[in-house]
Amino acid sequence: MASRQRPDARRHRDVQRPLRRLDAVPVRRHGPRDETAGPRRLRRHPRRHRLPRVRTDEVIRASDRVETYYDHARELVDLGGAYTCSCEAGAFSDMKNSGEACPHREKDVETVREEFEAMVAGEYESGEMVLRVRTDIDHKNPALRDFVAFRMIDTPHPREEAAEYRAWPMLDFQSGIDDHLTGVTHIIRGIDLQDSAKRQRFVYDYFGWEYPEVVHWGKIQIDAYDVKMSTSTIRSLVESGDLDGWDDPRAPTLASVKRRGIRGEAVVDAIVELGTSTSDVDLAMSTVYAKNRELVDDESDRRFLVRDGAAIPVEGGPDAAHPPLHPDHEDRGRRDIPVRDAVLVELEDVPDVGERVWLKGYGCVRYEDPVDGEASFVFTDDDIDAVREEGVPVIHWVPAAESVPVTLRTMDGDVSGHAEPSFRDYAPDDVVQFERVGFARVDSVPEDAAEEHVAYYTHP
RNA sequence: GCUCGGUUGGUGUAGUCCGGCCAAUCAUUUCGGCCUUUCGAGCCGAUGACACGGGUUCAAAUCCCGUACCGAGCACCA
Repeated sequence: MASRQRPDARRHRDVQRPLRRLDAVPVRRHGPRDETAGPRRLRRHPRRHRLPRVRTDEVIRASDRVETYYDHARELVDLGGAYTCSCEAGAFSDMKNSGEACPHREKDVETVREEFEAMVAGEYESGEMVLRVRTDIDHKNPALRDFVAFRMIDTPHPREEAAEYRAWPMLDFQSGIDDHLTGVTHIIRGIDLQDSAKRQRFVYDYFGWEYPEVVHWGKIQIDAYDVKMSTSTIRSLVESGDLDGWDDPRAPTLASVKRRGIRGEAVVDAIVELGTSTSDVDLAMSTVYAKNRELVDDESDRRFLVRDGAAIPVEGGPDAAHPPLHPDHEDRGRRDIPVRDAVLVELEDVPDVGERVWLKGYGCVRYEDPVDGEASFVFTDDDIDAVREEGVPVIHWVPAAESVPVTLRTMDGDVSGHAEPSFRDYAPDDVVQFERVGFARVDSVPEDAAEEHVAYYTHP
């Protein structure tokens, strides 16, 4: 994943199996945030976030390890690296911002130790006492000055096993300790946590530990969507009915691209290619499409789909056409498309009167408009040189009768059209390439084939 | 306000630490050609970038300073 090799990372090249911990993985948090409610109830990773090649070897819970954090806090206190502080948060912040130490900073270790044990025993209420790491109170970066390691929480932890604890570690302390104890070699985290490493190093220095390699990366934005890639924005559009759901093709979500038939692997490929830049990057959907095309092109059979077609009679030609299911795989067989009396073609494919077009898989026809009658395609029996040498356009078509009504859902809205009769053979989740239109994933197939089928447009 | 990052073609990326082999890599996009009964694929080709201004140097994408713009942190959230 780390395509950018940091100089120090080379040292780890020979490590057999680097242990990586991902901070700020895309775990969505649902429901209102209640700042007073104690450790947030963590949801299981929703299914839609499971991606190929992302494998979790082991899950550890901080709430099972509170005693471990206490032990390290005690050791840190003994090393002179931490002190208990009863400053009101705002007051401390003001002092800190002007580089001033609070009076508690110089307490002796004995007192600190006693007060910390009192924290552990739950003798304080929320807000009354914290344990701070002694960093550098006039460090030029105010973000690093004497940060909080433990604070009191009145609300019991939702897990019964941890419900009795009242003194809880902050993220930087907890994850810093766990990274070392679990042997993490590489930390991959967002740029919002850039200062975490700097804070945690103070703790590591007290303990004499070596800090893991850190790779930071910025936010990823996706082009091609009108809807902002924001959970709250999407949620409100879903709730108001402007989007049909989280998997609406207009929504910039994994659920949406999945429903369109884009493989998770294509998304992973594209994102891995973005690398780990610390600046925000735009993921071009065209890159995702290119990756997906590589995956699906070979196995997607071809069919015709005419969008908003015009019916035009056909005279003088064969009864049916037999184009291959896949141009690169003749062995898969051929389709059988009846012609009957008329075909549907897309409006923009209708030629000028007197001009020829090549109905793909069928043959060349001339568009003729007799003075008193209905304009029609008259079979000309030209051979393929008409296309190769004379520039006759090749277009797709479906029989005017017997074709299958299809709603094609796209990022730009729904399009209705008709697919050739054998489209009935498809089942939900199949991916088809509608020639000259693009790939699509079959979403639903009605009992009665005359009813509307629904397909999701994948990409060109 | 203080602090920390970042800025290479439309998009992403390599190169920046250790200046020269970088008139800048690769992918994608766009355009054109070949092939193909479309699209796609394949093959060939083209367009297109070192944010700006100074400085150091024989030599700067690379080092230094400044500016602009973007992002992030300065919480008893994770």
